[in-house]
Amino acid sequence: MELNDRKIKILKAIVSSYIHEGEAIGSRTISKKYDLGISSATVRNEMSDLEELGFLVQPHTSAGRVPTDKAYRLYVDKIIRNSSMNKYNEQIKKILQGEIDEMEKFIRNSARILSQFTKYTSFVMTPQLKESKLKRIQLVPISENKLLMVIVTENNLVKNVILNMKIPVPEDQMNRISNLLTQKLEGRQLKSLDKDLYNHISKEIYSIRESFDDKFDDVFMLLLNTMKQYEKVDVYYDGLTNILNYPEYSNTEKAKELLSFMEDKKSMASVLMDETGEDLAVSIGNENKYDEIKQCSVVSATYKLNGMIIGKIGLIGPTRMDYKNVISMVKALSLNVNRLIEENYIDIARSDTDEQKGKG
Amino acid sequence: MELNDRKIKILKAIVSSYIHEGEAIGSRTISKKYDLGISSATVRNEMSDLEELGFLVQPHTSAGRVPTDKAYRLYVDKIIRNSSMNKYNEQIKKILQGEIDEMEKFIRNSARILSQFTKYTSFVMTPQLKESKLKRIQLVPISENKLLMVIVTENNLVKNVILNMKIPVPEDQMNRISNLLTQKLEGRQLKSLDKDLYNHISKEIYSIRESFDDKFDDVFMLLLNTMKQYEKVDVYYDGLTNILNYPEYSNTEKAKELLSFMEDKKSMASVLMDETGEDLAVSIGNENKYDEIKQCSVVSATYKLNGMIIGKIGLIGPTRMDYKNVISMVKALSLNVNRLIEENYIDIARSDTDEQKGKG
DNA sequence: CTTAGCACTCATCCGGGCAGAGTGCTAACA
DNA sequence: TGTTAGCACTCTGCCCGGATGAGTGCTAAG
Repeated sequence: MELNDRKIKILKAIVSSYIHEGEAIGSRTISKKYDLGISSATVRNEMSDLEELGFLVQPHTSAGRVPTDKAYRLYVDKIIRNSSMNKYNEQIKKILQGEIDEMEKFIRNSARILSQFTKYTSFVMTPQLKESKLKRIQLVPISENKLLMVIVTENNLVKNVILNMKIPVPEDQMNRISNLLTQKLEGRQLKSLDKDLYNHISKEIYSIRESFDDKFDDVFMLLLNTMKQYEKVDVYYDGLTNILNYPEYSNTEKAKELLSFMEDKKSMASVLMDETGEDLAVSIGNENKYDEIKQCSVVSATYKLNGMIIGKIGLIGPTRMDYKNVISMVKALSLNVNRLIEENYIDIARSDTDEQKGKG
Repeated sequence: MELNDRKIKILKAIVSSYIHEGEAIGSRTISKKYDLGISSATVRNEMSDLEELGFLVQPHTSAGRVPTDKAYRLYVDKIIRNSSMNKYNEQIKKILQGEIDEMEKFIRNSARILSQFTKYTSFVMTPQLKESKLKRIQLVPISENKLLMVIVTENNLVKNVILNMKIPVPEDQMNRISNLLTQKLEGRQLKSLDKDLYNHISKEIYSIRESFDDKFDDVFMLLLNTMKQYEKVDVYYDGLTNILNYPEYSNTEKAKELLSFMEDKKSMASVLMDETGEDLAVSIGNENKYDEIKQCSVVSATYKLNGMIIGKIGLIGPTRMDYKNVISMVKALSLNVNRLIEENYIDIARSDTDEQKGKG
């Protein structure tokens, strides 16, 4: 049995109807509402075929039919191929302006826009620092026994940590240590900062060691500890309660299951990390690896800095989500977010070759 | 009619029962389960009185009775007076060890403990920076056109922001500006950094202006903008889905109402800000100012740094929450959190008078 | 003042019957 | 051979009424 043109048309009608109504749909409704020029009986036969092909299921004998994940997949693949995001592009452009000072806030703001526009739950997986390269380390004095270590990555993402020193570090020494660390570690990925590297570098500077005391070691060790922390990615949500609007989650048990899953950010992060690095990924129902979200679809886009993926942003909702709308929206948003990141977080004059730029 | 001893005993029994069972309780149950040595009929009379006094209500004629907010208030006041937190103190002490490097993470971890122990939803209102005094500003070069401004408060809380400069700032000038800003602004509350102050200081340094160019103005303006941002407090939750375990929220509508309210962090922050500065505050049902949480109770504790309240941490749940347990728990946690903050975030040698300390 | 007894009130549960939506099958039609 | 009308059948959801049971208020006796 082949999936001929008429079958696809009918399937599309069913999916579209189910997405918007949320109720199993029968042959009569299809033949009436969507004028395909065929009677309900014919639709009935086709639907029976579509069921056999695995695109539809019946909740029970006398209910209509409901699309399966396989049907959504077909539907989505068709959409992605020829979806436009023009519809939202201008609006989003306007809204996103301003408030880009702090990367994390900017991204979370973007997530808010997503959830407000779509009425689904949006998420953000925040920058995965460990892949980034280190650009600069600066120690800043705070008080006699405390100093602040500021870690700047090549992408101008910043992290800082307060170090409690057993022995006070004079300010001039602090600068020397900052410079030495920067010099030795610049360009290295954060994840490469491990014990091995420590030993390596320690040896290397052994010769000039007399000019430093053991504080260098202390600071270095603390740096390593800090890096360990940042291996953990974090996930944020907006519009968490939106899912409660959908009848799929009118049952508190179901709602709790999903919400709990999302609250466990490790699982959610692992879902997002598993995806291929596509700019736009759609994962439907059973395609998800965790049971808790096998009745959900996840639409996610990457955001990048210097061509490197540093995080993901997207939406999660019932499998019967409004893919058309959601995909346009996520596309438009991620495009604009990426543009703004490029504009605001990349060094204008980074290499020697484009020195002429940005001097105005 | 007076609230005599027996009435209080009965009321206590009812509250306690209702807290644990979640169901309206009748006179017969009271007289059987809690041996007060009186018959159900007597209890019935007393309960009738208690209803008249406003401590109990009947959901409907033939249901038992349910405590009112007034009853909980009485119950809580009695508990707070003589509650011990020894029960949890040791456990919490152990769990909290380690992971205090970064204040925010530490506090959020503490919230996680709260929600996991109590099965209610915990929250954290993060540091309100604007009341803090500024200690140091340090500019760190990142690239030709970008520099990082690190703002350190007297309490060693750190914020940083990347500044996009139109014109590159040489490194030596950066230090001069840092020092000048630090010198001029040290000891001032962040919230005092406004236009007026800007004008004032600008004039003040007019005389020595020739040694700086207009970059000082730029940096100062950006500092002001940054400060505006940090006036917004933020709220985090853990165990959000815990509330779905309680029959009060088995109705999705109810659940959504509360969850939405909490997701709107502004409202929640305003709830917490409104409270008096008590170390431990309990706000029951109607005592809350927003309708959405008039069926909830909020138990919150402050956390302090140098004697100044910098945030709140606590629990939110249905009015029939297990106050005894919750209050002990929050008390124990906040005590330990405060202790650890003191130990880790206060300068050991801050004033000249205790120079002898912390030199080991 | 306390208690036993009794009538009364509601909410909840359960089973039956009814209506409605939808299907599958069959037979007729183009 | 594909399409359509008609019909019997199935199954869910809803409404209804009776039974059940928990709990109260009132009264009268101890």
